Amino acid sequence: MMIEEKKSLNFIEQIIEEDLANGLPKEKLRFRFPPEPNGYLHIGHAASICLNFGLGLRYNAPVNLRFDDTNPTKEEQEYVDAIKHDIDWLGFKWDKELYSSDYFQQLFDWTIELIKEGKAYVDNQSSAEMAQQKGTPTEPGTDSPNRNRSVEENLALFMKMKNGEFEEGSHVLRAKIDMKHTNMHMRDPIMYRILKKRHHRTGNDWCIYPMYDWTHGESDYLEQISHSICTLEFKSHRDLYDWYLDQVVESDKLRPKQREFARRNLSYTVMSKRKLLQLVEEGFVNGWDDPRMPTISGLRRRGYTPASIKTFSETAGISKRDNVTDVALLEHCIKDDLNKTAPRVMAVMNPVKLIITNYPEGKEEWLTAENNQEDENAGYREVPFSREIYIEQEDFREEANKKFFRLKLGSEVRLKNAYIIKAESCLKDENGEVTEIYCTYDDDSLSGSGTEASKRKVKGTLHWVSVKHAEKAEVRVYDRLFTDEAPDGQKDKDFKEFINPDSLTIVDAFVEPSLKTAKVLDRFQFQRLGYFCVDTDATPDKLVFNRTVPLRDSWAKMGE
RNA sequence: UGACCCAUGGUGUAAUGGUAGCACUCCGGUUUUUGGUAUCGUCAGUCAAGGUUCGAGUCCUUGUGGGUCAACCA
Repeated sequence: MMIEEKKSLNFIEQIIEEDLANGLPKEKLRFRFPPEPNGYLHIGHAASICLNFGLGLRYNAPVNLRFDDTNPTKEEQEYVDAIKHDIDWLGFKWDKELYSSDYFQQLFDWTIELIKEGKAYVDNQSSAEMAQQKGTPTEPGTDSPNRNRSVEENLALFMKMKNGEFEEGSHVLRAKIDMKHTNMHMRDPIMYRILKKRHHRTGNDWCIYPMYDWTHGESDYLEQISHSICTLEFKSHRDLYDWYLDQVVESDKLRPKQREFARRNLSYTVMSKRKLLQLVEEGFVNGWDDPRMPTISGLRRRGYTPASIKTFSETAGISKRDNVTDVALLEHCIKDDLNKTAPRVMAVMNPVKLIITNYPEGKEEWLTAENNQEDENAGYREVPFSREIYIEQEDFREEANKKFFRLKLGSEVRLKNAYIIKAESCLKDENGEVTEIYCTYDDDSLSGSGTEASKRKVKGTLHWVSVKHAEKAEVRVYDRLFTDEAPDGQKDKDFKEFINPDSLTIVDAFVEPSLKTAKVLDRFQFQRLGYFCVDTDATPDKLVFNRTVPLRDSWAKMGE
């Protein structure tokens, strides 16, 4: 029997369903993702991307990619390119690539009308004076002495602003709304400021640039976006969004609707562009795509898949309350994906040499190994075996209780894909560290050979790499970037105080030779260790792996 | 001494006046040539007090707690 489980709608979808039920034609549904090209996208943006593009898919509606580029002092083409790459990598297709700067002329024309209607005025006070008059959230503001200039004077001054006749910062254009409004954003907000900066798209065409509020809603309107979805910190901008829309909306056109949801926070990291930029600029990480960063590019380099990020966003859901999502959920999503898709290989990170004394010297065998038992199409590969192999130091103990079912003196263990061996003795250095382990093997116990010996139940199975055939590789092991769950949640402490000094450990490892041909961003499971991917620093001569995420380790959890 | 938003297990989310469910985490069992995976199970929740109602996580009131808002940023 099929159990039809209907997925519950999130509150945004509910709003849309309601609008549809109230007569909004389905064909009018249209969404947008509006990044400012002043930084890299992070996992929080992924929530918005997955939401907006997910709605597009769900309702078969177009989704525009619109760069909100009204501030030429911060925005750059580099960021535009990176953002496009990230969205594309996630697998989403935008309908049109657009820029708020495409609308500068229309915005200007509308502004002239507003001035003529007496709804906007030029103010030439200092920013300090204006801030003073603005009041506080608990106290009303007072009117600017320039609030009642004549239309003619405003028009003339605004044209001078536009023509570059005034210095930066000397004049602004303000909407004339209400200096006593309880919403600070309604206290005669600035519509235009003078910025004598070259814009990455419009060059030197303009020296006045519109502010976010006066741009965003009108851009939505011009694109006929039905639902303009943003994060909660814009909630109080909604009054202004609507006020501006009131000035331009024509009754036969769709009026966009702004709705807000809570930003997605992740435990043990920070999610503001400002703070991420700080980590980059102050050298706490090696760039926006450092694998420890919660950026899309960092996660990509770390080995995360688009599917895992989308599953994460979907599973975490959306709502309107503050949240700190456990990074364990993100890690679960990537492990779940990679478990099904990543080829298994063997690598030894902390090697100790093991010699099989009864295995003929000089002999080598190429043994068949299953690439992925979770994927029957993954096939098989050959791995070389010989008399001397590396195993992990922590897989051997001279003596141990019966909970330790790895290798110990006098007992047996299976070498993955190979033979059953028994530890006979070991050699130690002056510090008591084991330097060599001597074993014997059962030559009738080869994995998959079907012999009685091969079917023997042996509790432990170890991964290994043949010494003679081992490839060296640099492995970068990452831990969380911060030691606190919510590093920017502390009132009187800077988030940088919680930076984990051990977030990166570099290990020289030995890997099986099949990895020699691995390409950048190829993902693998190093058996019993975790998921790893080839870092962008790798070259044909030097293998470099990033540890994406370790495997669940219930042995370590026992704490013995 | 303002306005607005929010409050469900440790975490993230469902339940649209009618059995508080799902996922992650944690813990335990089974299986296993990865101490992985899979699988079974345990623990654990409606901020508080009133009110409306046959019935309230849901509606109302009042508290309490958290958040947002005063860039020529978005």
